[in-house]
Amino acid sequence: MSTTDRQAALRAALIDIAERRIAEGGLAALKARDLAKEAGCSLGAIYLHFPDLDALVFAVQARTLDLLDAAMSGAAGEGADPAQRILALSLAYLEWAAAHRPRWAALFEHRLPSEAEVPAAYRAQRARVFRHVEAPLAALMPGAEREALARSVFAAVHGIVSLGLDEKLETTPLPALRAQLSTVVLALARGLATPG
Amino acid sequence: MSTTDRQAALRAALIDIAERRIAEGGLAALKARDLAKEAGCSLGAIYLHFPDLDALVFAVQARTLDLLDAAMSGAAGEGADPAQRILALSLAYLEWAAAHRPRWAALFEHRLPSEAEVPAAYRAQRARVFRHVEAPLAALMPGAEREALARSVFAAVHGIVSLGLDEKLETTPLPALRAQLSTVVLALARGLATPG
DNA sequence: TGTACATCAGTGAACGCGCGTTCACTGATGTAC
DNA sequence: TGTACATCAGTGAACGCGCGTTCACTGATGTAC
Repeated sequence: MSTTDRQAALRAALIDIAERRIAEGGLAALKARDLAKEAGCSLGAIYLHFPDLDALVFAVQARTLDLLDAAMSGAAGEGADPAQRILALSLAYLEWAAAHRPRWAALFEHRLPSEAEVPAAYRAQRARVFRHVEAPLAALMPGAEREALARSVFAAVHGIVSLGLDEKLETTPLPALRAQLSTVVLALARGLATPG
Repeated sequence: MSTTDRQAALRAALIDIAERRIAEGGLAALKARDLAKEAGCSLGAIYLHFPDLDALVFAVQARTLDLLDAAMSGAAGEGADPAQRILALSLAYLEWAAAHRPRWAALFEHRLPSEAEVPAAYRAQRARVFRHVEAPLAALMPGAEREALARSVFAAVHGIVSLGLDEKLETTPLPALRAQLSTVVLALARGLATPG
């Protein structure tokens, strides 16, 4: 194994470990010392590969966004009637969030005090992914304000998933949450199809 | 001013200052040193009135819950048709959240690592307030699962408000957010009124 | 092929900061006589 | 009313911890001759 290979391997290992830590305990669970310990390197070695810990965090967050994007793309579905497609997308979001709870929650956490410090590339990717996630929804929306409406529908789904999975308020069991989300989403779809 | 009065005044001042700090910058903005400085007392004095900073935080959070409760009670409205009442409640939540953004956000922040450390009294109050907030909604819901449904509808509203006011993703201007929330809530109400 | 040298990924110990919290002390307040 | 004493709210300086980050050094890897 050449020096260059070893370098690349350590860098990759650091990202993998950080990813797993965040996947298990959210952003707060990422500590430089733990990371170095698990990677079997010294603290200083981290800084040979990343300018600071935040850079590493954003590398992981970028992967999470990709994962979300992929999961939602698979659920866009075709053919079925609009309400069913909206429902499928909503449930896909719920399943993904439930399966990757801390990573998903991390997407909405603020580790940095100000949004201005968030790298532009990450910000752009985030906007792109959410636009992509909302796109199939937008295609199903009536009226001129398709995109804003799709965003709100997604936000509504996110809210139900978010409070439902938050162990702070009592966590709703997943099957019940599926049922409740379905009821609301189907009602919403019905309502959207009926002119007010 | 007697010693006892001075004591009570300092205690009250500490809560007021903490409240304002949290109201301005969220939970993260509360630091023992700042607090002491603004109150014009020493660091140690804080600990004569509260066992630790968390106790002070929970005192403030309790006030925030009271405030939310009061704001929502005023919006329950009567007489109007169900959809309008659901809408009124939703908009009231939006207005309150927008007006008290950091305090409102603090209600959903986790300062303590585990929910188990949250005082039972606060937990009970929180459950009570949210139940109270959801009650008028529940009264308007069809079917047997009124309460679960009301919780989901509230969660949907919360999601729209939450993502709409989050400056992380682009903040939606308040008038636009009002309009979008109204559209979705009215559609949802229509859909709930129409049997699936 | 072997040897002297340069490079540089990685080390480990320390730095420095912000933070909540503690504690020996003080001095004003209130009490007993 | 005045004096000696006890109480205890508040002081301020320090403690101790966890954290991200830095830096003088090392030793294995790769190169030049």
